[in-house]
Amino acid sequence: MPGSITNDEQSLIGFRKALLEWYDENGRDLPWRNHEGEAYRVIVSELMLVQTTVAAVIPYYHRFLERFPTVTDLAHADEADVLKLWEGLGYYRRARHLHALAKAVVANHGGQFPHDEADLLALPGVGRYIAGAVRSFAFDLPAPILEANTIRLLARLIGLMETVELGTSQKTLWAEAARRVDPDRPGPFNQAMMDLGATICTPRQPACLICPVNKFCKAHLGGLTETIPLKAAKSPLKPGEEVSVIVKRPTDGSILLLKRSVQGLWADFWELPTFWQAGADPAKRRDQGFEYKNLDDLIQLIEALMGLRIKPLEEVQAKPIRYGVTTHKMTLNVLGTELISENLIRPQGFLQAEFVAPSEITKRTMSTAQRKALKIPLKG
DNA sequence: AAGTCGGGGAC
DNA sequence: GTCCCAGACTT
Repeated sequence: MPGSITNDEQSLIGFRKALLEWYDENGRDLPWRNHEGEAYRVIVSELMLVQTTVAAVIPYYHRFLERFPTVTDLAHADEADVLKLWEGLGYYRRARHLHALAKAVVANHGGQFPHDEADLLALPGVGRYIAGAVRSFAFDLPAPILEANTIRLLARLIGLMETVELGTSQKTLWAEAARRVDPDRPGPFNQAMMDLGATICTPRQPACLICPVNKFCKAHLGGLTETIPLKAAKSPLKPGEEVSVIVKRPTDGSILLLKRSVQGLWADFWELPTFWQAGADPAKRRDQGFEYKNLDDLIQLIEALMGLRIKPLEEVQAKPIRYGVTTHKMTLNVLGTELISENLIRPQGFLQAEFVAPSEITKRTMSTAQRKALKIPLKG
């Protein structure tokens, strides 16, 4: 019968209408929105927002756009200047990706962002989500997105009873995202899904009573909003197998830091001299480094590598601090020493070795984990 | 499929 | 303290 629609289609139309009406009244006003066709702004914000909260990104976004207003400006920038604007935001690989991406857009696409999904996916740092974000937000194309907010929202809407990390779940959720996109307003629809997830369909205690789509939500109707989305079990915390050393110069209170190489983890950052226990599981060793057998061996190693004479002050902390990021498997022990004399040399594999005054150490200087180990408050 | 990559904010 | 955040990439 021509013109007839099924109940599913009718329900879908009602869902889109309720969501978009809510969004038009209650959507977040974010600085990278409402700039029609400016894919560059979308890309900058999306790269900054990877596993990073909106509130943390906003000041960085403004500084970045002010310094590099267009993709061409960014393409012609020095990488050091790009990284400088990223300092403190974390995941520094994203900054290098964004810089390389700008160069590719200028070199391969004449400075205009491609609309084609495959072309976008070929750009560094762009995966399925960001490609969909650019296509829907900047070009208003009916492309699906799937990210933290919409994973939670969609999982609750459909009553997904599998852990969301599973490949089968991901496939289901992507299909659901694609099926639901409003063909007339894909960009606003996708942003509405994210805003609803961020402000109403929150991880804990979602505000279902004021949710515009609660009558479409299987989790809400089934009393399952606290159990969906199901999460995979976390891997346990393992004991630390690395030790960092605080060598403080008594004359001025400055602390020995090493500047890491320009590649790999913490590239170009300063850190405390860090050593691995001999026999530590190689799989847990995140990078190369110095290896020691016991405390006496460690002291001799430090003296030989760094040109110091030192005396250990305190044993490795009984309760190591947490170290590492997402997996949280590593811990960092800290050893204090007394400096007897110095003829400082740069150890192999490091760019520099210096005694640095605590007042000079900021989040731009070294990682938060090590700064906390030093008990150095941040001055600004 | 699992591991890697940082840091801050909410609770 | 724990949990979570506009994911992408490598192995």
